[in-house]
Amino acid sequence: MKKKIRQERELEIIEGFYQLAKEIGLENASIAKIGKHLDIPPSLIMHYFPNKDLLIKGLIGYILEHYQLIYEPIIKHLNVSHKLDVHVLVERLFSREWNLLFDDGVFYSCYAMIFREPSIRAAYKDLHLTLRKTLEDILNQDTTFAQQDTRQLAEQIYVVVEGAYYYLAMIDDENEYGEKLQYFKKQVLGLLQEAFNA
Amino acid sequence: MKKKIRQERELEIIEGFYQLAKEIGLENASIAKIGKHLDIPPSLIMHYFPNKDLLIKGLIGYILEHYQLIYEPIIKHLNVSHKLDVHVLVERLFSREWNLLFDDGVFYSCYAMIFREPSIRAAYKDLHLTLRKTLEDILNQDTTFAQQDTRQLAEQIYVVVEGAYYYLAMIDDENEYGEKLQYFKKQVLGLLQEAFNA
DNA sequence: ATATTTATTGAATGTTCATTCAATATTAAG
DNA sequence: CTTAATATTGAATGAACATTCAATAAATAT
Repeated sequence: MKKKIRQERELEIIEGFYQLAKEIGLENASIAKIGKHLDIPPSLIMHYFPNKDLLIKGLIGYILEHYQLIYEPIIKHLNVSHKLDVHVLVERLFSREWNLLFDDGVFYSCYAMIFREPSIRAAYKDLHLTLRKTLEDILNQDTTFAQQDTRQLAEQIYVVVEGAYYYLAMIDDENEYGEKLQYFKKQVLGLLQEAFNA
Repeated sequence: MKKKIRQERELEIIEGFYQLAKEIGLENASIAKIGKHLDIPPSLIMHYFPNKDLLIKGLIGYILEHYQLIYEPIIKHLNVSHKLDVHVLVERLFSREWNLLFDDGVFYSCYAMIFREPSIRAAYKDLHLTLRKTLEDILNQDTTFAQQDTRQLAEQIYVVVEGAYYYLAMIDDENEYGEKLQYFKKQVLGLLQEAFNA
């Protein structure tokens, strides 16, 4: 049971790091500030994460895990039985409820690191492949879709979802936001119906 | 003609900043390092950009301007005359030639700032609106497309293009990259043909 | 109960950071 | 040619940075 304290402290530190990065930006979240935020000395952080790179890797692991944890079940629990309700699927893909639990700023700050850190790139890719695979499995449960190239379909759906989130993040106005969202939902619906009628 | 020196120096500094950020990452490109890279004292940088925020704003302006400068003409010079060659359009939207001139790492690092800087968010939005508008204008030149909702179509096309670039950045393997690219081209082609036959 | 390992503390390290300042060189204006 | 404005330099600032270390406290193993 020696691992317990270590495990808890590591998680506490990473969560504090994430929370602080959310507030002041990843680039401003120094070890000293994380320490102050958690009311522990910086040296204790370095005890568990011997250098900052490891701490950042830890944060990214945490973020990707949580991204998957809140995103996957939303589309996983569709209760498919031969026939899939495509409208429900689309609604869930674009449901923003989980966005309240997840900070896009930290996510994209970390994403920007994929360009100079192969291990981070691999971790991000892994997440995105998993999400696609989940959707593919769901489509395959419907007898009609199962006859199609569901892997390609899942890919095409997600590229719209991800492009949409990327773009929607720039929009402040609520009405405009809603309008664009409608566009993108219709677009995904189009992909699904096209495959359905093929 | 006193403005000349100032103009040139400011541009030189921002270009040096961009170049260095490309090499070592935006978060590591300090004023001292930019100075060393350009062989000028840090104080000269501060003479033209009184604080680092202004320097970053300058960099973002530079990036967005160049993004537009290399992206826009690629689709603008389609030579539309009533009939638009959709295949050429798709090829150009996904042509990676300009990507050699443009660093995605710096672009996304700056993008991540939209979440905590309204002025940066506005600048990014402005760029994306302009690109969409250009495409819309091109579609409108074709008599068939002009009867459709070209604004929505342009939006839907770009959301795929942007989602595709976001996703493709994670892929190292050349073959896999090419395969996915095919998917996304087909997807945009689908949108165009669907509108064409409506 | 003692020994050993791990957790935690707080002070100190040298380095790098953005920024300031006064001094000098260059340029443009009168 | 003189003056005023701008450009450039180099040295100096204190604050913040990641990291180290020795000392103490707590937990676990023998």
